[in-house]
Amino acid sequence: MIERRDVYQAIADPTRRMIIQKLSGGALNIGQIVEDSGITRQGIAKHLKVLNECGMITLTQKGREQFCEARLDQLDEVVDWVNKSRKLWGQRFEKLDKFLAETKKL
Amino acid sequence: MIERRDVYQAIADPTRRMIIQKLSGGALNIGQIVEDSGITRQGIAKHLKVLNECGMITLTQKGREQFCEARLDQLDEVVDWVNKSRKLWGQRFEKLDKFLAETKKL
DNA sequence: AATTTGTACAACCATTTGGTTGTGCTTATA
DNA sequence: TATAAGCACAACCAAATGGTTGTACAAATT
Repeated sequence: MIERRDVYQAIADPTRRMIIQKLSGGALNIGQIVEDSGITRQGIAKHLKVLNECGMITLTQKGREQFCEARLDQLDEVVDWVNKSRKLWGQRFEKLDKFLAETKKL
Repeated sequence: MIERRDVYQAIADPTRRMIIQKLSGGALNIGQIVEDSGITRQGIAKHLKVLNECGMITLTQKGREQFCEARLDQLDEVVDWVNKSRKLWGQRFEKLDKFLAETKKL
């Protein structure tokens, strides 16, 4: 199993989606992300590490605090993939017809 | 770790995305999905099990063959979530301003 | 009836995941 | 200068992940 670090992996986990949602309002430090999250700071830190490796967040040191900012443009890739998949949706009917015609022959 | 079975999990794996792409052209049996996939039938079967549990595919027995059909409408949830996240994008600037104003004070 | 095709099920494996606790370091604040 | 706040790093854990091989069975085909 290769450690996959992409946008799909980033949004696969509900906690990470929650983090992204929180950050969509603007930059936050780790403490603010932990707030009401229900999990420990270290747990959050691990998710932030993953999100960072996925290129979903940018980290900025400011004194003793570290601010996280979401790179929401990365989500475009997901939407693009979904649209690409659904684009073929139109073609499926002719293929289905073809398939039914073939099975009818047997 | 709870076994999460949702659309996000479904599209998290590249092999599963490949399967969905293949199925977006219409229903296929397992053998056709295995073709040129580079992994074993059993490996594919495991992914199909996951996709089924995620509600991403429908399985139909036809004689000794089993046909898979993608439920592409499930992908709407992902797009909805992404749009919801990006919608807040507009609000981030005022929050960022506020944040910068606060840090300037210190 | 024998063979091939399509599939299912189980066991096994290394790695990843998603958390936890514990320790210690640095930077503000009283 | 204490003390508190914010964070990093490491070790540990059970469970999930993403594969593999091996076996067996049902349905077509010859």
